[in-house]
Amino acid sequence: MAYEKKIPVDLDCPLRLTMSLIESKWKSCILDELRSGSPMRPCEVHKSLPEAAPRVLDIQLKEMVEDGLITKKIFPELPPRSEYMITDLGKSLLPIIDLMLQWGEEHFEIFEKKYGPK
Amino acid sequence: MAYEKKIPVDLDCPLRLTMSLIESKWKSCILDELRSGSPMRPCEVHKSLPEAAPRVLDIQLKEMVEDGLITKKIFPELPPRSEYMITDLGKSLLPIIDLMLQWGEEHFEIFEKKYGPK
DNA sequence: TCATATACCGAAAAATTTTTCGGTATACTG
DNA sequence: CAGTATACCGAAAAATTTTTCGGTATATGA
Repeated sequence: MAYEKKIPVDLDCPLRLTMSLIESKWKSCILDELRSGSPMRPCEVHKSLPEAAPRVLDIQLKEMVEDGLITKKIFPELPPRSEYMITDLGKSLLPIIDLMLQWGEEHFEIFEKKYGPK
Repeated sequence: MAYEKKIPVDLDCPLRLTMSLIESKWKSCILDELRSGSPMRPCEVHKSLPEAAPRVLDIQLKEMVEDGLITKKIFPELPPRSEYMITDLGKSLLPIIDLMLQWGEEHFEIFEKKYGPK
C-alpha cells in the first residue's frame, strides 16, 4: 500500500528508532508547532507550514497519531472539525527538537554561504 | 544525477537545516561511530554498520564530507587506504545524537510492544 | 594461480517519500 | 446560486533514497 510503511519504526537500534519517528520531512516541524500544548486544527497546521503539501501533512499527522506522539480529537460537527495535540511522549522529544533548532540557528551562516543564498 | 541532491540542505528553517544534515538513513549512526575522534577506515565503517548497504554508506560519507561533518584522508598506498574522522562541526552535533540515543533507549519497549518484536 | 581484501564508482532496479490532482460531503457568506 | 471553507482520502505521478550488481585496480596469503 502506498501510504503504509513496511516497517513503521526501526527497532534495530535506539538511535535509528528515534530518527525513524521524526525524520520524515515535516514531522519535526509539526512537533515544534504543537509544542505549547494547545490544540491545533488541521487547517492551522497547514497554514503554519505553507511550504508543505497539505496531503503530506495529513499523512504524517496520521503516522504521528499512530506512533503516539500526538492525539487527534474529532468533533462531530459540520463543517468538520478536528484537533491535534501533542502527547507526553511527543513532548519528551522536544528537548531534541530544541537542540536541533538551536544548532540550526547557530550554524545557519556556514551553510548559507556554502549552498545558498537562495 | 542519481547521486546528487537537488537541494543539498534545507535553508528554509533552522530545524529543517539540522534535520536535512542527518536524516539520511545512516548518517546519525556514522556520526555515532566516529564520535571518539579516532579515524576509521571505510571498511571499518562498513563492518560497524553491517545492516547498511556499503554503497549507501559510501554515498552518505561523501555527502558528510561535503557538508563538513567529517573529513577524509586518502593515503597513496596500495591496496588503497583512507580514513574518515569527525570534524568539530560534526562533534557539535553529538549532543543531539546523544539525546536521540538516550530517548530511543528509554522508549524502546513502547515501540517494541507496539510494532515488534521482530 | 586463485581467493580475498582494499577503495571506489556507474548504472539500473527497487523501494520509499512527496507532490499533485481529483473526488467526497456539508455549511456559511455574498 | 456560486464561491469559500472545513476535513479527508484514493490514485497516480514525480522525486528521492536505497539497494543491488558489476566493474576498475593492486597487493597479500594459501
